[in-house]
Amino acid sequence: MPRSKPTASSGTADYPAGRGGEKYQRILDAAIAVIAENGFFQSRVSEIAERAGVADGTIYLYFRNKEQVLMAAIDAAFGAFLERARRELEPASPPSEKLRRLARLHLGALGSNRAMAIVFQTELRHSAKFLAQFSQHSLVTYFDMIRQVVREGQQQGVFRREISDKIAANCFFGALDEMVTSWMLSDRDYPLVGAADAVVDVIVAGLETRPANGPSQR
Amino acid sequence: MPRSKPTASSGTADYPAGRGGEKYQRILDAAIAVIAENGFFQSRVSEIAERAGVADGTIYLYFRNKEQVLMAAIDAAFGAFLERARRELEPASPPSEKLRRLARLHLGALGSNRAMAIVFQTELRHSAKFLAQFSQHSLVTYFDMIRQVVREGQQQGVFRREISDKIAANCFFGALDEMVTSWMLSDRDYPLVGAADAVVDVIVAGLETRPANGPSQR
Amino acid sequence: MPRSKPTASSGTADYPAGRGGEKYQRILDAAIAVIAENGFFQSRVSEIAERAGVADGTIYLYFRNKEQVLMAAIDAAFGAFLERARRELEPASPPSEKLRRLARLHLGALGSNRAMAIVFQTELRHSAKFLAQFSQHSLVTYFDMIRQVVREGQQQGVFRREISDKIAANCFFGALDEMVTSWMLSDRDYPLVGAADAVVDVIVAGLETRPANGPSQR
Amino acid sequence: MPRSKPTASSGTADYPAGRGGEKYQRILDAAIAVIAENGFFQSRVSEIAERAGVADGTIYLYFRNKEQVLMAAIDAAFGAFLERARRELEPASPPSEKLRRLARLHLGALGSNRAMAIVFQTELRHSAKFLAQFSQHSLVTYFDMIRQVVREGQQQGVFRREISDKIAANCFFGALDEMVTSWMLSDRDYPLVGAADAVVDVIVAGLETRPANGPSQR
DNA sequence: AATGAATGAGTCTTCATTCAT
DNA sequence: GATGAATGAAGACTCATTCAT
Repeated sequence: MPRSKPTASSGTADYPAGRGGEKYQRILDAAIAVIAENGFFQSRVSEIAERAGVADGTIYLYFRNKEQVLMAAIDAAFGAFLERARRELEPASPPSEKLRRLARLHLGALGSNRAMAIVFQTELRHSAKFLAQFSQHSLVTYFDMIRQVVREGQQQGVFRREISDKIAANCFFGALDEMVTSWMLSDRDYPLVGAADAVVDVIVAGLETRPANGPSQR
Repeated sequence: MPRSKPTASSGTADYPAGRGGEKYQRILDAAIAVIAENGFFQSRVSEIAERAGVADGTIYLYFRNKEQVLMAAIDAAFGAFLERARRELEPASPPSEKLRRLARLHLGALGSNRAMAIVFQTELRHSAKFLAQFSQHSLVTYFDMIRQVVREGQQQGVFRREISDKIAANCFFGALDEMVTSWMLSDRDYPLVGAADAVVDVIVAGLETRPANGPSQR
Repeated sequence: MPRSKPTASSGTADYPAGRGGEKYQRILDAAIAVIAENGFFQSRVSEIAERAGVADGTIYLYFRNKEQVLMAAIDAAFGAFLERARRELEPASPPSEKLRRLARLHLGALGSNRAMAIVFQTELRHSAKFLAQFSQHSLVTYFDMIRQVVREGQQQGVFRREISDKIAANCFFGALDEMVTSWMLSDRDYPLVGAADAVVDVIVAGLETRPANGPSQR
Repeated sequence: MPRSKPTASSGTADYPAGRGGEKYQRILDAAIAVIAENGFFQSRVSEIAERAGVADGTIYLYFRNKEQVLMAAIDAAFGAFLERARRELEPASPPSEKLRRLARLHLGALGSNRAMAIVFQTELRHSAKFLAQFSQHSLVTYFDMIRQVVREGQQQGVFRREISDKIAANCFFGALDEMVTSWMLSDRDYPLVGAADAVVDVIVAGLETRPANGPSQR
């Protein structure tokens, strides 16, 4: 979910240093890295500047203040993720397949970028609570995508209609989310994306209509 | 999930103010409230002191530093929650019933104490990442409780054996967790515990063995 | 025009350093000295703190911010001056005599305290213009005192009635003011108060009614 | 008292914007305006540049640093004023008449240009104290002009000889100065020059020899 | 000559922590 | 034990000045 513009050079962090104007993006990338390391409120502007290879004051040519830097960084990262998710869903396919694609994307994207994972699992929701109307839009958008898939499944008769789409989406997202969190907190570095199918297996089974069996009888 | 020891006085916040003694607990309670309002790193020692009705310096008679106050507060709150969870599981009952009890406890406890919910959803995991191995123990303990129930179900043949107990626990916990998060971020104050059964319905259905139907066929 | 409360010790700058609570006054005095040396906007909080013998942070226990320190310092100094002026005028005496007392006070007070003179001549009016509604009250009060004396003289028939009391007060104050300014800018340190009578001589002569002679014929 | 060289264009602020050449003067004019608005030390180079319609860096092609810009601006303005004053005094006329001309020029010039008035009343003397010997020359020159008129009057027997010409000049200048200051600080926009005669009336009456009456008897 | 993006030194202000009372 | 005045280290932000273009 890194820089969307694959402009100059390439790699992951070898900015040409020369003129160009990609400083804005360099700062955002640096901010993500610093936030992942220290947390939103513990991040120092001077550290972001240093890691971005610019002077402290330069930050303020691109952002109004520290908060704006951090929020822009998280927003940009999440926006890129959202964009990919949207593309994943484009092709017509069965709802359960769509959920599988989302799950793989979710775990794949975060599982391949630990810094981003840390930011999403800890700072994103933290921010959602403590920074005025932060990123609410993106989060809600992602949720709505999931709910939409659930409703499709219900309309097609493959998902149980008595389950609220909101709760279903919470279960799906929550399960993936927890996978990421435990991976993030783990010392081991197992391939997170490998768990996507297993999670989808559980949640989809929980949502599907069952020919003979009714839902879990109480 | 406030003070577990119904010691002196009672109510919710009417500390005798005069005598000394339960100052320790007063500080912990104040810390939870302040953290919920401002977040861990945005919380001021002086605000905690003021809300606890003690002088700033007094805090340092009970805790080494700010971090210790906050961690002790979160630990105490989580410990009380764990204790209740342990009691819930005592009676022998079917695994799916145990999960239902846990779900109701989880959503009931946090749904009745917004400050605590905020702290758990935002600061606990934030802390888990940023404060040296904070609370790992309690979180792991909670998780192990859930995994144990899953394994029981698998041994009894009611839960599918091909699902990793760890992933199953993640799905269960993650689903509940997400319910709390979306409730916490919501402006509306609907009864959170009311969603417990629906969540359990989805997850348990996802875990259960099915007579005819295999797991979600790809 | 220094500290009004001749409490502890005495002298001019030997604060007991021990406990007491006179830090507020120490800071005000230090502020006047620093302003006189550097000007209002060039004054550094850290320099004021150092000269007052307190830590930087201590300043903020007594004042909201730097601007408040500086304004309080100027206000306090001018207020003390005003108080003295008010006492000077108490005894009933001829208007010309009152003006002479004011002139001597004005030149005497500032002529004996160069730092204060600098602050009054440069920062006071500077502030009057650039700091919202700063000290307007004190300045206006001083002016009104002078105008009142002029009106008394006019009512008693010793000062010409065709001269606006406002213009007369401006002439009187302006003349004194200019004496202070040129003294302040001068390298020599002549006794400023020595010029009081000469100034009064010119201004009073300009205000007085003349038996034979009319006013300066055009 | 703005641009002395009636070079290109004319008006008050219609610089061709396009061609280069009179940038120096544009910067000086902008500086006066900005200083009047913010005060010397509160003025930003970037604001002067913007108002002059040049880039920030361009300022440094014409001036060594910010201080030089501001001092040059004040000097130029004051120099233009001095030049006019000198011309006013050229024609042979009675000393009291010369003083009247100076008074009208002084109040007329500043009364017609509030920005200039602000700069003169607040920044000029401020600068005199805080900027190394700034503008001393011009101020002294103006003063000497006044003193010279006073001495002429004394030699001609119309002004009292027992009054020091320096004190007399201070009274005259101080009275005018105060008129300007109170006008500048006033919210109302009365015609300042209208007070010239009244002021001269008082001061000249104070200086003149009186046939019968001695000077104000003590 | 002119530009304006970039720099980084300089300051105010906050707040965890101490310690004399 | 309790207090809270005092401390001073740390960090966000500004803005005069430079220099590659």
